[in-house]
Amino acid sequence: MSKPRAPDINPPRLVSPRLVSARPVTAHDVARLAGVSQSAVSRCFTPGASIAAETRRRVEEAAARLGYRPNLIARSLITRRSTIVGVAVAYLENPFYPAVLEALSNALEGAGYRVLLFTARPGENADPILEEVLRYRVDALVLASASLSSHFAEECRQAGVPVVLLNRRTESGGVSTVTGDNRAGAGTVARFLAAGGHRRCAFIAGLESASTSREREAGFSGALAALGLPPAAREVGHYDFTAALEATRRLLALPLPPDAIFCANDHMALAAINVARAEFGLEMGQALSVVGFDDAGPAAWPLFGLTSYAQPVRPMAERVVAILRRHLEEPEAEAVQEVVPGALMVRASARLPAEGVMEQGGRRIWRG
Amino acid sequence: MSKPRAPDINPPRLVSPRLVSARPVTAHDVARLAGVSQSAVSRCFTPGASIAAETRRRVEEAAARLGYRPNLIARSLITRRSTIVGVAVAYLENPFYPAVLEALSNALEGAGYRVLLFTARPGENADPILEEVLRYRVDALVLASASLSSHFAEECRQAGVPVVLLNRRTESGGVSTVTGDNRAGAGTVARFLAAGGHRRCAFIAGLESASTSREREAGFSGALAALGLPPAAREVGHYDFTAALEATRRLLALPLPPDAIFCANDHMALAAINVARAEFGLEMGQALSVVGFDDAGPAAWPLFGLTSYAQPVRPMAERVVAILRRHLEEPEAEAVQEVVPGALMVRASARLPAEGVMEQGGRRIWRG
DNA sequence: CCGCTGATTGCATACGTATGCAATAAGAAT
DNA sequence: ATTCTTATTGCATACGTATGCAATCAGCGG
Repeated sequence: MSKPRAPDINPPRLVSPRLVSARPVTAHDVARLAGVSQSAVSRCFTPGASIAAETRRRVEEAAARLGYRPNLIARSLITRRSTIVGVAVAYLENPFYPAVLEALSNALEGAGYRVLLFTARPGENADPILEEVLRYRVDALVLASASLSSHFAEECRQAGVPVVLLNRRTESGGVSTVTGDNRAGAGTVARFLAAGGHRRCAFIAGLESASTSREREAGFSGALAALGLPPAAREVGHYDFTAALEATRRLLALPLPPDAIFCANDHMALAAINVARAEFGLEMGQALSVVGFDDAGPAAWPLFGLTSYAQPVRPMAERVVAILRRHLEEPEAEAVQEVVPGALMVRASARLPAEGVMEQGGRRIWRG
Repeated sequence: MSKPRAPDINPPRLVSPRLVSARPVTAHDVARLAGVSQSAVSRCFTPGASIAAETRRRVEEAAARLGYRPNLIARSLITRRSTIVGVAVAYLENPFYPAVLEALSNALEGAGYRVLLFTARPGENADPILEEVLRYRVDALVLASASLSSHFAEECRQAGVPVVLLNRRTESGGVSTVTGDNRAGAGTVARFLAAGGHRRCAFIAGLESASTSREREAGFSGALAALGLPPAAREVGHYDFTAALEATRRLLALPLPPDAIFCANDHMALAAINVARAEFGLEMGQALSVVGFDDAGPAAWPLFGLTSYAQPVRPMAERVVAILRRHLEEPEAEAVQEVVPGALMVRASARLPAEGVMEQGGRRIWRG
C-alpha cells in the first residue's frame, strides 16, 4: 500500500499517565498495547461481534490499564445513531414536570439513551433551540408540555427524527403523543363533584393554547351539562401560580361564589387553596371544594390534601420510550396517539360523595 | 493520486427531497450544488474563517435550499470539543433543584453549551452513570447536589474534564465548587431567631453526608453558642419530605418542644410547617417559628410564608458557567471554591425581631 | 510589465470507531 | 491426508467536518 500512514500521534508513555497532557486514550493505543488490531478492540466493545475469548481478555486488560473509554462521538458518526434523545421541558416550577422529567430520564436511561435537555421558555417559540438540537443528530425528540410548530414537525419528519409529545397533543399529523385521559378524567371530576352535592362549579383554565387545558375543560363542561348542572364559571390561570391566585380571587369575590373549583392542573389548584384559605378563610371540603389534575407532589402534603385526577408519570414515560423504540426500529411506522388512564385520588380538599370512594393500594380513589 | 475515491454516496435528487429516504444533507451535497469545495462550505459555517462574500452567498443559498444542518457530531470529532456539558442532578422532588436546573440550563445555553442530563438517584453511587457520560466526551461536568467519589474526580482530572460542584463541597481537591453561604446564612438564622426571642431552637439536618447540611448545622450551632443559647435539639430529615415530617413529629412531641425549628432546607421546612399546622394545630410565628434554607418556590406561597435564607439560583448558575469557561480556556487553572452570598427572606413563618427587618426590592430581608 | 502582498480557494488528511471483505487458523468430516 | 466449515483476525475504508498547506488570483507600488 502506497498510502502514507500518518505517524502514531500518541507517543509511548514514558511517564506516569497522570503527568502526561491529557490526550484521550484511543482504540489504537489499546490495540498496540494488547498486540492486536484496532478492529479487534472495536469488536471487543461491540456486543455480538466475533472475538476469541483470549483476545478479549488481552484487550480488556490493556483497556483497563490505559483507562480506555470508547469515544461515543466517533461511534455515532459511523453508526449514524447517537443514542441521544432530545428532551424539551417547560414549566419546571410546576412540580408535575420535574417528576415527568425524572421519570422520562430514568426510562430513557433504562433503554440505553442519554437525555439532551433543553428548557423551553413557556411563551417563546422553541423552534430555534430545537433546530440547534437537531444538529447534534439526536435519535429522537421528546417534547414535554411544549408545543410544536407544524413547520418544525415537518422538518423532523424529513430528517427522520421521530417526535413524541408528552402531555400535549397537536394538530400536525405524523407526531406521536402520550397524554393522560384529559376528557374522561375531567368528566370523572365533574361527576365526583356532583355526587358530592356541589351545585355551582367553577373552572380555572390553563393556557388556552394548550390541548390539555382545552380537553379538560371540554370533558368537565360536557359532563356538567350531561348531569343537568349549570355551566361552570370560568377564569384563566395560564398554568401560572400567580395568575391562578388572581383567578381564584375573582371567583371567590363573585356575588354568588362557586362551591367547587376544578383547576386544569394541580399547580393552579394549590394556588386556589392558598387563596381560599389564607385570604378568604375558607375551609377546604366545607364551604369550598377544590380539585386538581396531575396529582403532583404537594397535592399529597397534609396541609393541602388535594383531590386530584392522577396522571401516572412513570407509565407515561414508559409509553414514550416504547413508542420511540418502535419508531426507531421501523421508520415507516404510523404515529400513534396514546392515552394513559389515570384515577381520581380522593383527599380532603373536596367534600366526599356518599358512594364510590374505595381504597386501592393505600390510596383512596373514586369510581363514579 | 492513486488512492481510490469512493463514489459519491448521495445520488442526485431526482424527486422532491421529502420523498427521498431521509439521508441527511452533508456539506458535500451543499458544495456540489453551490459549485464549491466542501472546505468552502465548512468555512462558511465557521466564524472567522476566510471566505469571500459572493461564495458565502452561494453556499448559504444552497444550504438553505437543501435544508443543510452542520453535523455537530462530526465537528466534535475533529475539534475535540463537543460543546456539551454533562449535568447531574438529584432530588428533583425538592423544588429548589428544578429551579437550579432551569437556571443552569439557561446559563449554559447562553454560553453556547448543551446540557446532557442525568438524574442521579440520591443514595446510589453515580459513578457508573458519570463514567458513561464521559464517553460522550462532554467538555465539562456539573454536579448539582450530587457528591463525587474522589476516584472519579481523579478520572475526570486525567481526562481533562473540568468538574464543578453546585451546592456541594468535597474533600477531593482539584474540583471547583459553587455554594451558597451555608455557614454565614445559618449563623444569620440563629441570630434572627435569638433576636426574635426564641430560646429553644431545634435543627433538622439533611443528609449527614452532605456538606450543605453539615455546614449549615455548624454555622447554626456555632452562632447559638456564641449567643449563649442552649444547643439545638436535633433530628435528621435526610432532605426527604416524609422523613422530615417524622422528624418534626418527634420534635413537637418532646416534653419541652422547641419554640423554633431551623431546617437544613426549605423542602424539609415545608414538611415541618405541614406537621405543625395540620397535626399539632400550631400557628406559625406564634407558638412555633420555622425557618428554612434555599427560598425555594413554595416558600413564598401564602399558606406557608416561609422565612428562609435565600440561595440566589441564577447568580450561582452564572458563576458555574464562568468557572467552566475559565477551566476550558486555561486547563491548568486552579480549582476554586466560590461562595455566593444570600439573604434572609423574612415572611410570616417566624416571629419577627424588633429590629433589623428591611425592605429591599419588594422583599423583606433581615440584617442582624 | 514585474514582483509582492494578502485574500480565497481547493486538496488532502485527520478525528476515532465500525464493518465488509478476504485471509488465515483451527477443527470436522470424509 | 484432504477437503470443507466455521471462527477469528487484520486491512482498508467510511462516517461528516475542520484545517494546514500550497496554489491561484486580484490588486498595487515601482
